[in-house]
Amino acid sequence: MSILDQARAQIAAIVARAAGAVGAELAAAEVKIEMPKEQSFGEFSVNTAMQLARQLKQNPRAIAEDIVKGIDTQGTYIQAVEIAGAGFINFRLSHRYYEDVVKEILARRSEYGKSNIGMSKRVIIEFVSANPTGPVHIGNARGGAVGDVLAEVMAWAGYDVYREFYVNDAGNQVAKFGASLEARYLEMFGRDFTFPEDGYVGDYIKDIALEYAKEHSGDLLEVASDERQRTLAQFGLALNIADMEQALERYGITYDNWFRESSLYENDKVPQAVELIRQKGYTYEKDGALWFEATRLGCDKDFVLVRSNGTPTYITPDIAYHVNKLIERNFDIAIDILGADHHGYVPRLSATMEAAGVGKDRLHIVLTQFVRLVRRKEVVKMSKRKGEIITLSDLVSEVGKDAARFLFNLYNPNTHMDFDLDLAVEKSNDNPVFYVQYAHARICSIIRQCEEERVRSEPDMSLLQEDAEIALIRILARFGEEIILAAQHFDTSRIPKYAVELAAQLHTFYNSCRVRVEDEALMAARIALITAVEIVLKNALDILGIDAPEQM
RNA sequence: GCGCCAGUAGCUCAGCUGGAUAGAGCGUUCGGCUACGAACCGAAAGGUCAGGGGUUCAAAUCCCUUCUGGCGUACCA
Repeated sequence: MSILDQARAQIAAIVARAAGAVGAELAAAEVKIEMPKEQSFGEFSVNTAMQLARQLKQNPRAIAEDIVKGIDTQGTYIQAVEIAGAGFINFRLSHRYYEDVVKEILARRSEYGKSNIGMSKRVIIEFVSANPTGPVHIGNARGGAVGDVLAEVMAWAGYDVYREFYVNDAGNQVAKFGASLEARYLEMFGRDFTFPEDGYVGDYIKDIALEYAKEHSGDLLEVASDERQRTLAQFGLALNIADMEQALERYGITYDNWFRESSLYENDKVPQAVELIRQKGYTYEKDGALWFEATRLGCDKDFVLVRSNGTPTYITPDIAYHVNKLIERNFDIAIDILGADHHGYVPRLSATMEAAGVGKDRLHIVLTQFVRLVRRKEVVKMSKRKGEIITLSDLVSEVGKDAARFLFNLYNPNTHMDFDLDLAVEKSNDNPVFYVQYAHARICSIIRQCEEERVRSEPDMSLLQEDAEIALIRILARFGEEIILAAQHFDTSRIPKYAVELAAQLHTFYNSCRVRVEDEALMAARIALITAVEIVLKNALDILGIDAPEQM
């Protein structure tokens, strides 16, 4: 249990006991403990008196006074209890609390911030899953950054995490891909060709056709169109998937598994999934098609699983895939990171899983809203139709993985965001990425110089009495809490925000307290403090998959 | 039409499981390097929390409603 958790548990127990003494029923777990941002309100705060006001039919302040009278702080971190505002009870902690926090960080180092609220539950997180008919484009970049960091956050919170990329290598798009390749291939050899109406237009299609011709010359010119398309499509998929893998790796993402949609078909998993849903009694036939009775599970309309011509609709392989994840492979929790354009799809997929007998809390879908790229104050226009796309590789080349990963995670996934390409490369205080990395480098630089001074004293944390020092420790103490909240809310943005807050307080501290001072004991204590900051910044940056430079 | 998401400072965004004076960065104005990294810090100005109702000790936060923007709403994927 972390020092912060210990303090909180002490307060919960004490308040519950004191509340019982004034005639209220209150379990320790029901005591809602807040951490006020205002330092003068103390370390923790409790609104119990207000909550009990109605039940006890008394003025909150009067209740608060009674509770405070009954509080016994023996053997706890609590130093003072005060009543404030409308009836808040504020707890001020003894300095020993801050000392213990710093000691805890120095002892746990790269483990500091880890917890086990996940209880080693197995989580599969699927993200990016870009269409393999083309390169990973900028639209997938946000989902990639969010998914990878969420996976790391969950791991820190004690979940057993598995990262997966779902490869849509079957179905209509692949057929279209093959047809587009065929056209470019024939064109290259001067044969007659017709470009498919809504085929893929980008230059990369020509490149793939050319690549094939280089390796196999014209061996497909005389075969049936059917086979030609299939061969080219498979060739292209292999190239594209290898490219995607490489681009994602440059972005700091590696997967435990690349799961092929085609494997579902090869193993008959799609009809099996349909059969499962049918057996559960959630289907009916109409107009020759097999329908899913989604309205019974709260959706606004039913939808088709198998068309009247016998082919599955787009959602059916996805059902099979999720059955595979949650039933066959039996992951406790599946998380999908999807673009917001899929939001209409979420209740449907959830309904099918419910029908399949999967508990509601086992599938979580995180939607990432669209990103507008901004360059020189102008929105960068992209047209998929014309093949004008910005790829993930372009982005990483232009701004680097650190800036991209940090900025995509800085905002809540569920808000629209502008990504300013100019800002991302700026090495200034406008740029939060450099701001945080600079703080880390600054600490490393100070520590390097202090090492030459050969401080012999054991650090005595009781010397850390300045406001700027206490403020710093207060933030450090919260790190594990931030990770837990991020995991519980599937909200990775807490981590970069926290990192910025910690970096800012470090800079404030730097400007008001010197580390290299005459007083050797004080110097030792301050070195210990900034070392703790360095550890936590490094841990936060590690979660984000971003370098923590020792100098810049 | 119905549904989902968003609307908070000039700009980009926090805060949203109700709590104390609505925050941060940028931009603007002023100030701070002969001291450990000025890629930094301090201060000031800047708000009808889109509008209107409601719920209660307390609403940016919950409910209803209107407006604005984005996206869904296929036997397309």
